[in-house]
Amino acid sequence: MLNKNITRVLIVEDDEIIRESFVSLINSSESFLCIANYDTCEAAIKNLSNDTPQIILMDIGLPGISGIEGIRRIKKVYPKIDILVVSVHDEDEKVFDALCAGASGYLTKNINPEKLLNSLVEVLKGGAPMSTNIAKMVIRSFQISSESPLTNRETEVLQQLARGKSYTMIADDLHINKETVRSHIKNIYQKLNVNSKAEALDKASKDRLI
Amino acid sequence: MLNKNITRVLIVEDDEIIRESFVSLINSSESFLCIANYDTCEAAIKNLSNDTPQIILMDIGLPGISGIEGIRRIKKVYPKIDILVVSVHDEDEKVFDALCAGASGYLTKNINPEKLLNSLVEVLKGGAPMSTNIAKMVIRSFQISSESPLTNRETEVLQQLARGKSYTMIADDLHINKETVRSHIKNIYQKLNVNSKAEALDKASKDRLI
DNA sequence: AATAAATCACTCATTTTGGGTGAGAGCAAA
DNA sequence: TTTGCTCTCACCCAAAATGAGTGATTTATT
Repeated sequence: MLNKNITRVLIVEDDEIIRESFVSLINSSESFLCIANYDTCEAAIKNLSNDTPQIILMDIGLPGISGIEGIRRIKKVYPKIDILVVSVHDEDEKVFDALCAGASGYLTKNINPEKLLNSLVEVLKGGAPMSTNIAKMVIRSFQISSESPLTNRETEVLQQLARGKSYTMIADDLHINKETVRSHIKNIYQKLNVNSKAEALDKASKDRLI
Repeated sequence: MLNKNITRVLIVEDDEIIRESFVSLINSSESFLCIANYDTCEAAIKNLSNDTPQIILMDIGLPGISGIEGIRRIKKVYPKIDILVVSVHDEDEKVFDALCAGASGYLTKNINPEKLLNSLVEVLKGGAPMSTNIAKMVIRSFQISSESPLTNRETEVLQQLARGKSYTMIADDLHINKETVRSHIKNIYQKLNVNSKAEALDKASKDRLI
């Protein structure tokens, strides 16, 4: 049967113009079928068991429950559905929240039609399509800021702290004395202008120091 | 002048066949010039101040100092050089180590010539090219394993622990009693078969539980 | 010579941690 | 309905960890 080779796509997008254009684009391809489209997550979730999509194109800035929360809820019940974010938002927080919530990819809305279709294909192949700027953000998230005020040793110590190690364990790992670890941590706290482990790690993750 | 628009590319790759094929490929493009190629990081680093490449194609499995360590050392002295990994290795550890060390992208060697050149262009545009499988690994690294033995609440508690919070702070954040936090943590330790924060976080990061 | 980085020492009060043992309430599946 | 899971809270206890203070020495690098 022909239908067996058609991938069922669902669209959640509150802007009608954009939504319609996505529907047309999806249906213009022989490989994909837009089986439904909604302007809220609530509506989408309600009909999910009937719609049975394989891929969902999801907007982030939605009325009612957000796209992020929508991803979380959908993945909880239907972990196999691939959710591809298509959003104008490219702020760190939104992007990483969406990925943590279970998105299979993240595209920004300036994407051209051909690339969007390619991304759907890539998702089917188990890939993780990302727009250029998103890929950059994601890769950068692994790297320490070049403007870190911390020395190499201090960074090492802070990384170990982040792994829940005690001063003693850190000392053993780095083959230095516990007092030295204490000294480094005191300097770290001073440089970051904090006075506890939790504050230091908070600042460190925000400023990509570790 | 014509040279102003040509991007200087350096290759570090120990396999002569592959290295030569990369050189040919790069030089077949009008936009790129392979200004040098080496079979070790040591040799590359030694001549880096003369070669002044804008992009380095870097292998991972090299004799002498590894590609990972090479990236670290080069980025330390020349943070502006983009280093694009081209490797047969696609194990989690290698990939994430390379990204953490400062790689601007990561391609696996089965990549076709056209895509490799495209990736170079993408790097120049400030992007972060990744092979499909690598992108998948990277995105997955943000997501919690579906086979986590922990409950939602336990996961929350463990995430807070990872941020260096004390039981008291966690209790405040989750609006529960400190004793409840202790109880959750005891259960977490039992489920993960550990008996300290450090061990729990170690296992959690290895098994993607947080 | 001066500065930064990394190393180590000792005191002190307060918190934190991990182990043990136990228990009640809500909920869902069997 | 009973069993099991989840989340919640309580109290005891000893050992360990933490943060603040106040130092010092050594090794590079500029």
